[in-house]
Amino acid sequence: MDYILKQSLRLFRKKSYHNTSIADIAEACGLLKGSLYHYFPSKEALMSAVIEYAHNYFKKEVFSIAYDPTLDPQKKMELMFKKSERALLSDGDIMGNIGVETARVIPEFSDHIRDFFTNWMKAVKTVFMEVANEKDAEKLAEQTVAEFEGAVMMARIYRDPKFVHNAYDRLMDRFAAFSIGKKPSI
Amino acid sequence: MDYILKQSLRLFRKKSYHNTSIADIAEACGLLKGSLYHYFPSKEALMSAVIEYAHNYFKKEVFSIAYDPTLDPQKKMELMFKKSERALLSDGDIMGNIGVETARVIPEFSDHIRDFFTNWMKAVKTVFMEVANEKDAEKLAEQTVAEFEGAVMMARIYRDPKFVHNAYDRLMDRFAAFSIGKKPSI
DNA sequence: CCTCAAACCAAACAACCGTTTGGTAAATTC
DNA sequence: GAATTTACCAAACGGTTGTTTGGTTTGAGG
Repeated sequence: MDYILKQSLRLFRKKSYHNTSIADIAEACGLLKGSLYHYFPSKEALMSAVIEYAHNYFKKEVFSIAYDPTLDPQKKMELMFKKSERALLSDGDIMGNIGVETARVIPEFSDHIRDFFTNWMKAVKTVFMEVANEKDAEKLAEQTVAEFEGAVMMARIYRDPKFVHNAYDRLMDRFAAFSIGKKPSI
Repeated sequence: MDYILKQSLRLFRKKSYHNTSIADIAEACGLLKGSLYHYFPSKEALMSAVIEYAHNYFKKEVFSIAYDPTLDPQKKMELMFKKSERALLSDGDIMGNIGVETARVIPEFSDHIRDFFTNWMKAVKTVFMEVANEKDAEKLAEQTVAEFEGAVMMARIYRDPKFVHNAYDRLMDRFAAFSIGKKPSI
């Protein structure tokens, strides 16, 4: 069950939703495709479970960093985006990729994925609020997540992680500037 | 022929590549699906033609603005991204969407799409070089395009164009700051 | 008017898709 | 140790996919 989710996640990330067949997933699990229906009633239900699985991973391993009282804000940003970088670059970004792929086709996915991004931006906003007012923090969180996701997309298209590395450097610089109180014009 | 490309572009943007069938496209053109093979030898060839079609549109209508000697740099940025915003928000962003969807599946698409983004960044870099040195201009162009594409993605997932509007405001502010010579820390 | 190529239709093609069925083997429960 | 549930297989299902075939309509040129 957990193994099926893990293999599905890997394949969906690499090959997108419509390009990953039930047979592909079953093969990766050492099963026949019919056997998967013992665990999940449909491909859509499996995908939903995979999205939730990935969402929970980020909640536990990434977003939680923002609410850790033992870390200073700079360290929080560093850890959050270092972890995100590793997770999103290795095989692909399910949330972003499946999000755009199925946006107008399977709306129930979009709801989960929107939740994911809302939680992500909320976490980043929380950290920014340690060095900025709420209004600025909200804008900065939106910018940071959008810029990071755009960089992940470019990295996938160019097959070059430098886009994400550069985005990471920029957002850390921006945060440092805000921490010192220089308050540059974004 | 041109009509087929236009309809294909519309459908591919809205429903992605794997979720748009030859029958869908044929129906949108008032044809039967077999008739499409009179114009294109395969679905992949059609998609390639559509990508080239969209690329040419951007070359003529957007990227060219960067090289217009009658415009000041601020106006160039404004026109380029206003036009991009309109094009990418209306029905979807083929380059970005098909780029991530088929990156590891149909590599020949990626080549065209990489070309598109390279030309886009080159155009933006050209404008930035009117107010910054080459090294900075290149970095800023990469950031601007990545941030804009990320915002388009968020707008699609949230079905809310505000993400792109905000990204537009930010990138215009950043450019204005560089024009004056304030040179904020990104 | 005839010719001939381009434009298009109607029907079929094999391959694949997600899903269902009916059964067997293994594990768990009582 | 029998009963019952869980795990899985093997095979088929109807539907859709991209593509092919062979024929018909259309329209312009000689």
